[in-house]
Amino acid sequence: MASIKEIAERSGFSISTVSRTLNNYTDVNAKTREKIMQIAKEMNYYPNAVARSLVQKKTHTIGMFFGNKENSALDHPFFLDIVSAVREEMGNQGYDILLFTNKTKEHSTLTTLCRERSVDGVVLLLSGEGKKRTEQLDELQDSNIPCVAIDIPLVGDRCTYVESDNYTGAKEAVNYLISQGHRTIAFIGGDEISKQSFDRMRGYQDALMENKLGMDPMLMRLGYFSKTRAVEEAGYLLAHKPNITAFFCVSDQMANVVIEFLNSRGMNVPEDISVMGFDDIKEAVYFRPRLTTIRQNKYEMGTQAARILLQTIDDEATRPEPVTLPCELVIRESVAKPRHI
Amino acid sequence: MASIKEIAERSGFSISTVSRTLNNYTDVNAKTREKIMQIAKEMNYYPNAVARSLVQKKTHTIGMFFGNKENSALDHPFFLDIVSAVREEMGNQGYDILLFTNKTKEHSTLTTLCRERSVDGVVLLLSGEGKKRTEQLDELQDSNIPCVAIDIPLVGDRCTYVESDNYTGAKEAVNYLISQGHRTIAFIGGDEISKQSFDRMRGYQDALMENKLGMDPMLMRLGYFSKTRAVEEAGYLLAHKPNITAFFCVSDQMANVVIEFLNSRGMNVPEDISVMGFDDIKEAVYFRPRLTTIRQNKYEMGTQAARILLQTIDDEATRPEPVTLPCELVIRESVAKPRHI
DNA sequence: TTGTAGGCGTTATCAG
DNA sequence: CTGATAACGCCTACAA
Repeated sequence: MASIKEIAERSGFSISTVSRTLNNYTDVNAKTREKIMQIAKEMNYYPNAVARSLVQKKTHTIGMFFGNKENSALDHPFFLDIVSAVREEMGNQGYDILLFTNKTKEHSTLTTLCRERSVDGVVLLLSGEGKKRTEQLDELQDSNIPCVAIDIPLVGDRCTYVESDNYTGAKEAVNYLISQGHRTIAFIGGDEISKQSFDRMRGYQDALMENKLGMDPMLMRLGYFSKTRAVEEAGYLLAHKPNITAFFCVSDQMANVVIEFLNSRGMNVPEDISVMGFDDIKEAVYFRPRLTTIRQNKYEMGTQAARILLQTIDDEATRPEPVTLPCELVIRESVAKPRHI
Repeated sequence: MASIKEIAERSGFSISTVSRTLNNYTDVNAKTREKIMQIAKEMNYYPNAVARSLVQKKTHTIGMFFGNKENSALDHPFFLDIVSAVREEMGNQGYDILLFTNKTKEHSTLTTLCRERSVDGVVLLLSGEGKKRTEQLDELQDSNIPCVAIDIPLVGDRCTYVESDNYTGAKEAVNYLISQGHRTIAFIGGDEISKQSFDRMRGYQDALMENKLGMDPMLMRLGYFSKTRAVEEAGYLLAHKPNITAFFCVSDQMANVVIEFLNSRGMNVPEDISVMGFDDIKEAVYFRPRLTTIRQNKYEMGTQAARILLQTIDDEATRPEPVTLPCELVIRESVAKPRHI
């Protein structure tokens, strides 16, 4: 409750002198400072961030968007590390994080939401559905709001993104399968809109081509990062291509249900058939068999995103550049040499 | 950039009329309204939440505390559902969530942080270390800031908490073990400061007493919800009480490492020895063997916490009451009848 | 070194 | 129905 004004009255000094003191300006008499500080402490003063933000046009807050409801990024294990990293980095630099959750304003645009709340910057953690709001993303990209997206290729004067090297990662996965002797490798991809889905598919295709294995469209299906879809597609693939020896699923969660599905069909992984995932989420170690997969460096993605955002906020001039982080092959138990070798 | 003032100038009406219009007051001439709305749209007007908050003393923001660094609640699977639920509930009621992460102000007290940011209420998600800041918790509890804590017994005029019925849950766990024929049941508890640790320990003890099995202090150790500690204690227990047939660990994470530890000692779970957990975190289904445990209804805890907080914010009068939610026994594979039966 | 005055964008009170 | 005018709490020239 104690305001700068009350301290001024109590101390006998003016509001501005009190303000200067509290903000550690140097041009304040030592004794004056002492007295004011003393009184401030007595009155248990704390600055009102809202008032300060209003005049300074700086909130020391960065906004964060997740998908809404069903598809909340918060519920996806992949985003956890990212949030954690962003939080750490932002915290160190004196920022708090505002989670945009107000459903009352669902008709509002991302940009408007940011402006209303006057956040200093924003990080986008949108999954599936969220990425479809392309007009909104365009608007944000063209606004001057500092922004870093995860896995969404936004590019603007103050806007960029962080991603994994999905292409190389996928390629590595397939190369590994090939190195183990697999020749008929099924692909359960993501969707047709997200860049990461596209890149992983290209990686799969190019690996096959470079190994002169040819590319059979009948081996490729889209799973939309959905567990039920993934199972359906696995069934479809198996029905049409019974000689498949390995599945490359573009997410660990899909890989997991595919393994369960195969088991239910009486096939053992990896003895009868191999399965590879992508992401390396925490649970992957617990899957049975433990999942061989491609690790995305999630924490690093978050750290980078935060740093770039901070940099963009601090410096009007520099235009942020996209960052692509390397993936890593994690060999565990779900891939083995195919039977006939 | 467009402010209410600019709209006033452009439209020829006064600031107050514009404000009333924008806020859907009824006492505005239809034509006036139309014109103003038109211009507002043209100028792409959006209200400045900061300015509004300043005058209304209401930010439509609720604060959220997590532990700091190493012990961040964000990193603990248990809290995820809670956050998710709080987010859902708060969003529906028009609130955004502010994650307190600013490390620059680590010397500040919880209460001060809330006041500075003028959050309308706060939910506490503190783990281990965080709970030790008792003076701060007392201060918050005695402040008039609407507050709901998870698993921390705060009680004040505008402050309360939500927890699971840990006592009954633990009792149920032990009763189940007993029903399976176990007589020498080791206990790996939490810490000596948290209520939930205490309650679970009491549940364990009472279940033994009520079954007239007696209570051997040598069977009880504290694991502090730490993986390494849990393993150490399991080793200690086994060394001193080789006839143990079951371990009851008060968290799934501890149960998991205990299982791994037992395996490394050449003991199979549950054939040679049984293990029970507590929490039912997502990963528990993936443990091998799949973990038998006590489920906390995490999502419901979050929902309740949010509702109570909202209620407390809206109504100065009602004093919030603590809520204790029932647990649920989840039988999977990690418990079997002991060998000698 | 200190004080005065204006303003940040809104809401709210009170005349007219 | 509309318009001054005064807050909200703080910062920041500019003056003194």
